[in-house]
Amino acid sequence: MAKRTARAAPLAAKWQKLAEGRCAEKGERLTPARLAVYAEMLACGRPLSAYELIALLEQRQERKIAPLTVYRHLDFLTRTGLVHRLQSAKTYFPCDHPENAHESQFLLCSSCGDVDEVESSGIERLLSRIADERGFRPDNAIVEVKGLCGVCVVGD
Amino acid sequence: MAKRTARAAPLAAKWQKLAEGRCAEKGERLTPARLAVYAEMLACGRPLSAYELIALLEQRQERKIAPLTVYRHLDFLTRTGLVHRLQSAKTYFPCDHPENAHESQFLLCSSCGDVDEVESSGIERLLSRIADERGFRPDNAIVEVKGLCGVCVVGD
DNA sequence: CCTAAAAAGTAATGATATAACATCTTATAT
DNA sequence: ATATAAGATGTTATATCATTACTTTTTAGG
Repeated sequence: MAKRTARAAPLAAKWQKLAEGRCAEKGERLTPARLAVYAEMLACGRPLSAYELIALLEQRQERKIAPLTVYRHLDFLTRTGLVHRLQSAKTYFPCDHPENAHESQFLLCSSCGDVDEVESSGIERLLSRIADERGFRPDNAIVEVKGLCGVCVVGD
Repeated sequence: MAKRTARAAPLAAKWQKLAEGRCAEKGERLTPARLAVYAEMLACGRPLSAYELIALLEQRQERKIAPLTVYRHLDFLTRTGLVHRLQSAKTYFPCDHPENAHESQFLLCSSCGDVDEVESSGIERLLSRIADERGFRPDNAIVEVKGLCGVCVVGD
């Protein structure tokens, strides 16, 4: 009996390579299940809650998926920097800046939901300095600015 | 029959005045129930989850309190800037800088749970500039840096 | 192959937050 | 004083987000 291949969203070679690279760097395993979740998030193109993602995957794969499964995949994806968690919205979003691992800042449009991922070394430096002045050793920083994106500002 | 006064945590005049002032500014009402929640948070002195706060209030007042009640009070307290929400920990913490309404940044110790509330105009300016360059109109910003505080760094 | 470690599956539960609707309180205008 | 409208609170139920405990499967490396 032929083994049934689970359906997955199409995944551009670019992202596949990126995922492989990151896993190699960090000594993580890139499994089909992990890749399928990543592909689904990329295919969707907007921030997804864990449960929205479950629904999409269930539809795609025509089977039930437990929350824990997806949370584990999301943990993997954020660990490797392939996906970011948007704290204020409790959603998850693929990293826009595949070139290098980095700390990101986000401009989040409260009208259209657009996510603009910014990489400002200035912010990073300034935060480092502030921490340093207080004897604080920073590990990672969450920076999320809510407001109106350029498009929505015009119509306002 | 004498009206039973609900017990509340003691509240220094300083905080009482602050709460009154903020409410006057914003056209909000400072009710005993709201003040009691604020007092409880100040008395505790550490970040509290909504449900921890419920437990403390129930103990203090010797009655059941519905989650929604506390969430509404927390909404009021954050609206008026008396309390901040720490997104990464899903906890709530009274504002340390009563002097003026402001945007805050937080240094959060992942070892001892210490919260250092920072007010950096530099960060605010830089975030504004970054937003501006992208035609983004910022409303409010979440900045939370996780790491080790000065005390915990030493013992590390 | 064999085995140890990592990953994935399964079921239940815990933790956080809000919806919908009824009632009470307060500020203000009459 | 009292009518009224807005805001605040109470009550019950439920939605949403995330993890614990335990089992089975897969994979890397000897």
